Amino acid sequence: MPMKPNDSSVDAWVCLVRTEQRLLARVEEDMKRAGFPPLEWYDVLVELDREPTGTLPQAVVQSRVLLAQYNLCRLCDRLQREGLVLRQPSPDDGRSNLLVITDNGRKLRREMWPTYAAAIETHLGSHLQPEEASELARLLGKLVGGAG
Amino acid sequence: MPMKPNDSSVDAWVCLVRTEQRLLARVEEDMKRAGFPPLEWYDVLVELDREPTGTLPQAVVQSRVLLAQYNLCRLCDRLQREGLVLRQPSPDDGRSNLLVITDNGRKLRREMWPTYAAAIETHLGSHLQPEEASELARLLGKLVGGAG
DNA sequence: CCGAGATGCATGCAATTGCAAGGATAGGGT
DNA sequence: ACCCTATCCTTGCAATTGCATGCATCTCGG
Repeated sequence: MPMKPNDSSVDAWVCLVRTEQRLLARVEEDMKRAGFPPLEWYDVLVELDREPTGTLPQAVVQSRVLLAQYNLCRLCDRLQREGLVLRQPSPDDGRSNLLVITDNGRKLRREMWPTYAAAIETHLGSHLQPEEASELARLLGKLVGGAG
Repeated sequence: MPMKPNDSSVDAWVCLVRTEQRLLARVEEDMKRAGFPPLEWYDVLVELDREPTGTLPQAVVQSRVLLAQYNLCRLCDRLQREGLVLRQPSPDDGRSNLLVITDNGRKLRREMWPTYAAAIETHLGSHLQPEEASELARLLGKLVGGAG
């Protein structure tokens, strides 16, 4: 039944949302100041760049980057317009697009990483001991299970 | 096997962003399904409702809810249009607005809370022991200090 | 083969957000 | 008083997002 969450749950919730939003804003700001596009672009590019073939169906990327279907579709429009990815019809499934990262796409992802990594270190890493970071990751990992 | 000193930081970063976005989406979905407006509305209303006078300068609310100034401004437009808050010129400072929560605003906030609390419990509280939630809040709290 | 339903993607429209700019007031130094 | 700067709020415009819908294709059962 509608349970009354104990204070520690509500406290953790508030900290989680506030901290993530603050840190994300700071990291995004660092990226923007360095002249890079939003982190979503990185998220898509890195998924493709990780694949040996540089290719994934759009639906697979969508499931990994936590974007609504129509939002990924339009993000891919932008990436394609900038020459960072291509869309190819899938030979296996006539409904599906294959996203293919281009050389420029790989290059941009590679160039973004040092700035991104530095921002993570500045805004997160420098505040926690490695064991604390691991513990944080462990606790967060407990939250994303099944039906939640 | 950490390959770089900051591997645990990157891992924590990814978990932080992914978990927060997933959980926030789930909680927002519960709220929407119950017919309630977005959580931002709650955030503003609760700040005002907490005040004995039901009143705060717009700039103070802004600093608490982590919205860009122009976004809070337009959110207040919507709240005002729905009769949940009023805007009054500040007697102390000619530049400043005082936001005043209305009875309907208080009522909506009160009605939203049980659904919100249940969602927090479902999506966060039920996955953590109270001590784990406290530890999570503590670690997150370490991340929001000064200039970071 | 046919039809019903599911899946993958795209798009029109409305709402929201980001950005840049502007108007009004406040505060401090001279 | 005056200027200079900072703060508080608003707004026009462009970009992005949410939502509902549409279209083509696939899958499954008859």
